[in-house]
Amino acid sequence: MTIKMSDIAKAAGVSLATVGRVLHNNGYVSEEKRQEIERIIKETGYIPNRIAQGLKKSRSKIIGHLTLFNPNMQYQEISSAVNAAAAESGYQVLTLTCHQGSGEEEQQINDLIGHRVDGVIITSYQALSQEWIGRLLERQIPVVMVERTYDMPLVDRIVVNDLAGSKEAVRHMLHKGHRRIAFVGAALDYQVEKDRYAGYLEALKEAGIVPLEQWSQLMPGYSVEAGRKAIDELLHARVSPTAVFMTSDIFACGVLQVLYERGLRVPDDLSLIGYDNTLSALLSPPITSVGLPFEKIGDHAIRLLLRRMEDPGVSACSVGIDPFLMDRHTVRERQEEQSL
Amino acid sequence: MTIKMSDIAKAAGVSLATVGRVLHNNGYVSEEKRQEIERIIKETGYIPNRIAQGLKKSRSKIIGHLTLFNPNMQYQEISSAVNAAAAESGYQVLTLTCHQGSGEEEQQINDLIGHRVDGVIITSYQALSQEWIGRLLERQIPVVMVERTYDMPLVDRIVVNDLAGSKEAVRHMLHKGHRRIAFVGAALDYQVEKDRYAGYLEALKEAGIVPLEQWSQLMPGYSVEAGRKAIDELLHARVSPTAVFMTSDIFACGVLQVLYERGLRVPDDLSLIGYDNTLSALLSPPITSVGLPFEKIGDHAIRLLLRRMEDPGVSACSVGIDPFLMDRHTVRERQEEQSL
DNA sequence: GTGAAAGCGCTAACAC
DNA sequence: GTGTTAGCGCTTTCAC
Repeated sequence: MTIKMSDIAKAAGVSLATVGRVLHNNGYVSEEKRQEIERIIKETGYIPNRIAQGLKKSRSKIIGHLTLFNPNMQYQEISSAVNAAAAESGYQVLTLTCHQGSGEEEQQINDLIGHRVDGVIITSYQALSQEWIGRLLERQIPVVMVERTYDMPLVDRIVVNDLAGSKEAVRHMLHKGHRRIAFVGAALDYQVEKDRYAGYLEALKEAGIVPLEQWSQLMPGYSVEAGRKAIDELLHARVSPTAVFMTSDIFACGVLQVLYERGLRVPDDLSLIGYDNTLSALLSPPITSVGLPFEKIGDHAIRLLLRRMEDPGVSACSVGIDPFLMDRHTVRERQEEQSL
Repeated sequence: MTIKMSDIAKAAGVSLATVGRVLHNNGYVSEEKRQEIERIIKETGYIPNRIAQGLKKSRSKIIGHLTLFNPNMQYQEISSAVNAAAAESGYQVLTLTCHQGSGEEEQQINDLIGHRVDGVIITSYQALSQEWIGRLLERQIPVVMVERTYDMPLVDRIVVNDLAGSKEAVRHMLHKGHRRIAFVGAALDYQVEKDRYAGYLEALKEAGIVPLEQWSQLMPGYSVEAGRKAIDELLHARVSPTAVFMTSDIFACGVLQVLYERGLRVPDDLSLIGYDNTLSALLSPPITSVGLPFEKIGDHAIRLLLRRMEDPGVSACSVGIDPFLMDRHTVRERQEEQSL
C-alpha cells in the first residue's frame, strides 16, 4: 500500500487538515507540529496523490498535446519546449502523436477529455477538423493552436510569421546577387504554405523579378521523395535557377541527395536555403535555414493556456512569432555579369 | 459543468449502478433500459471521468515514459511505438523527456509517482541511477528498461542484440572485400557501446584481421561534431581504412560532412555503415544502417508492463530484440588485389 | 434485474 | 491553531 495523507496524520498525531496546511503551506500550524509533520513526510517519502487532488479540485494538472509524427524534428522540438514550460508551472503533458490521415482523432480527443486535461495544445495538426476542436470547447477546455491554426472564437493561436521568414530568406539570396530563384514547397492547402509562398513572391517582386512558373514546385506533401522530384524538375527547367528556397528541411534532404548523385555541389553549383532549422544542421553540407524559436513557442503556448484557465471567456488572441535566418553559408555570392 | 454518470442515470430514470452496467457491459440490464441509456450517452456525448475511475480503482491507466532528448530520432520512434501499443491496451503515455545531465530526475520520478502511473518505461536513460528506479519499485510500480538496462530484480528489460547487429554490419563489409575497417563509437561506459564494439572486434577476428588501434575512434558522446573529429583522425591514420562502421547515424552526419568538404565520395572513396536507421535515410547519400524494429520494442515494453501489473512478483525477464541491416549500398565491392 | 451505499485520497469550508 | 466533515465522480458489493 502506498502511504497516504491519513497515515502521515496518524503518525504525527494530528488531523488531516493540519497535514494539509503543512503541505500547502497555508493556515497556521505551530512550529513544533510543522517540524514533526515535515520530518515524517520526508522520512516516509510521501508524495500526494494527484488523482485524488484532481478529483477534488476538478483539475488534473495535465495538459494535452496533439501533434504529428513526422520525420522532421520540429514537433519534437516544440514538444520538448512545451514539456519544459509546463513543468515550470506544475503541469505534466500527455502527448498524443497522430500519424497523418490515420483517423485517430476521435479516440485521441476522447482520451484527453476522459483524463480531464486542463488544456490542449495542438501543433500543426493539419488533419484535425474544427469539429473535434469543438468537442474540447464545449467542455470549456482551453485550446491553443500552434503554427497551423483556425480562426475560431475562444481558441488562442501562436502564429509564426512565415511570410517574413521566407521573405528574409529570399532577400538574402537576392542580396547575394541571385535572380533566378526557385521555390519548393507543399501544396497551398494551408496558411503556412500560402504565407511562405507569398513571401517568396513578394521578395522577388520587390526586386522587380517575375519568376518562371517552372520555378515553383508545389509538392503534394513534405517528404524526401518530394524534394528529389522537385529538384529533378528544376534541373530540367528551360532556364535553370541558381538558388532554391525550400519550405522544409526535409525537402532539402531529397534535393541534396539528387545533387550528390549528379556531382553538383552546394553552394558552388546551386545555392540553398531550407526551413525549420532542424535537419539542416545535420546535412552535407549543413544548410542555411529559417529557424523558429522553439522555447518561445512552448512558453507562449503554456502562458496562453494558463490565461484562459483563469478567465475562460477572454477573447481569443494571436501571438506572432518571428523566425530568424540561421546562416550556414549555402548561398553563394554571384557577380553582376552572371545574373540573368 | 461537464456531464457525469449521475446525470445519465437521472435522465434515464435509473440508478448509477445500472448505468455502470451498461458502460462496462457486465451484469444484467433489460434490453429496454440498455437501449435508452445508450441513447442518452450518445446524445449527451458523455465521457467517463478517468480521474474518478482512477481514484476508485487505484489505477490511473497512465504509463510513464522516461526518455532523452536527442537529435537522433530513435527515441521519438520508440516513443511513438510505445504510445501506439499503450493505446491498444487502453493506456495513455505521459512522456517525460530529460535533457542529459540536467538533474531533472528526482522531479520527474516524483511527478510520475504523483500521478500514480501504472508502470514506467525507461528508454536509454543513461543518467538515471538505480536509486531513482528504486523509488518506483518501492511503490510496486512496474518498470521496463529499454536498450540501456540495469540488471535489477523485478525490472524487466528489452535488450537489443547489439553485438549481433554490429557483427552483421562488419561482416557485410568483409564480404564485400574490405579488410581495413574502422570503428566510430561512443565511450565504452555503457553496455550498448561495449556490445557494438565487441561485435566489430569479433567479426574482424573471425576473418583473421587485427585492426590498427588508430581505427577505433571512441568519442566522448553522440554528436555531429564527434563524427567530424573521428573521420578527421581516420583520414590521417597511418594506414587509412576503406570502410567505417559507426554506432550511430548521428556520427554519420559529421562523417559525411567532412567527406563532402574534401570532395571524397561514398561509397567510391570510403564505405560506410551507420546505426539506428533513422537519419541514415535522409543523408546524402542515404547510408546503410543497422535498424531496430521499433514497433516490436514498443509492443514488448507494454506487454512486459501489463504482465507485471497482473503479477508483480514475477521474476524479471529480458527480451532480446534482433536488429537488421538496412542496405542502402554504401559499402563498395572491392577486388582482391586492392586489399591490404 | 435493479438500487443503495460505502469509500478511493484529498481539499477546504466551517466549527471549536 | 486545530479538528470535523462533506463531497469530487466513479465502482462494486450486497440487498431486495
